[in-house]
Amino acid sequence: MTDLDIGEVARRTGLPVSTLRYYEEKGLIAATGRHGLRRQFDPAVLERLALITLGRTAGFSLDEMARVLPSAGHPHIDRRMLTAKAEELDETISRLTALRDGLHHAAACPASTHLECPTFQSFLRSAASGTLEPPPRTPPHRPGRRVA
Amino acid sequence: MTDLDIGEVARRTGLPVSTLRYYEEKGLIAATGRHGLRRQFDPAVLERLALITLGRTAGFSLDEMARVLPSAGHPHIDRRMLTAKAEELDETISRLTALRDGLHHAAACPASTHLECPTFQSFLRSAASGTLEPPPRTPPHRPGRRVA
DNA sequence: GTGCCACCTCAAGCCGACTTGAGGTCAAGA
DNA sequence: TCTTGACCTCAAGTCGGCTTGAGGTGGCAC
Repeated sequence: MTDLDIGEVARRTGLPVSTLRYYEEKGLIAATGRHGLRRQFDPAVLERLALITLGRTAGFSLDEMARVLPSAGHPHIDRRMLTAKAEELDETISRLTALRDGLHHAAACPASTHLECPTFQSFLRSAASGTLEPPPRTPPHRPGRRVA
Repeated sequence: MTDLDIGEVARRTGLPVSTLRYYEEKGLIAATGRHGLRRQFDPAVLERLALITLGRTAGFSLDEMARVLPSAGHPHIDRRMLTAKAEELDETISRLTALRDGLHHAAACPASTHLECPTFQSFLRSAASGTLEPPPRTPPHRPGRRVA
């Protein structure tokens, strides 16, 4: 009932219509049908899109989101996957926290160059050794983000 | 002072030589000179590369790193920039923390679908409203990461 | 009934961060 | 001297996540 035009979905989510079509193409969302040529969306798509945006926020790829989200063949969100994702996030968070502390230290550190500061050096070493590994995933790209 | 061949730098940092050349092209690192055709690097480049890797870890772009790193014209790391970056990181961290908590909740939540769970819903709303905005930057891409 | 404009499709382009490949150079060891 | 292989350059390709543009369609207000 009262399905939404793609334009309306765009307005309500802040996502460009091009993105919505792209998501549909990738199977992340589905139209309930067409009205003439026009895609019609169930309002529930709004939550789904919020969820997708949320996942992107965390650095999950669209493919990953597609795997996690409920779909026709797979009607519930897989809790184990969620837990796994949460744990991934935990790791990311601690990496970033360490880094932030390193930055704060560097900003406050009295050594004339940071390379002379032992704290910073040990920090660098851990970075170099891969203890702080770069995050694996490809995050959001937002060139012409128009959030209205 | 026993300058290093690019291959040696690669071995010691774990970065592919192609990446090192790319970084040089972008002005992130500089060779002290050439031995024949071959670039020679001051061992100090190793710390610099660790620093770059570190920054990438945090999601900073190469351009940003170039701005933050000491260079010929700008010999010290700008502490204010570091502080600013640390604050950016703080924001990212709290976004991710909120998200992680949301995920944990969703995994544990007894509601049959997450859309019925009020906690999750309010969470979604905040995501949708942009309170949890996607991180602005383009993070690492590591297709054939060969850490030896 | 007709005009508008929101929608449509499909192909191509863009960005960042690299990698890959073809074809060339040259320092050093045998 | 000759060979080897590590280096070199430059152009093009890749990947994810979209955007852009050209050219087309059709529901609805007038």
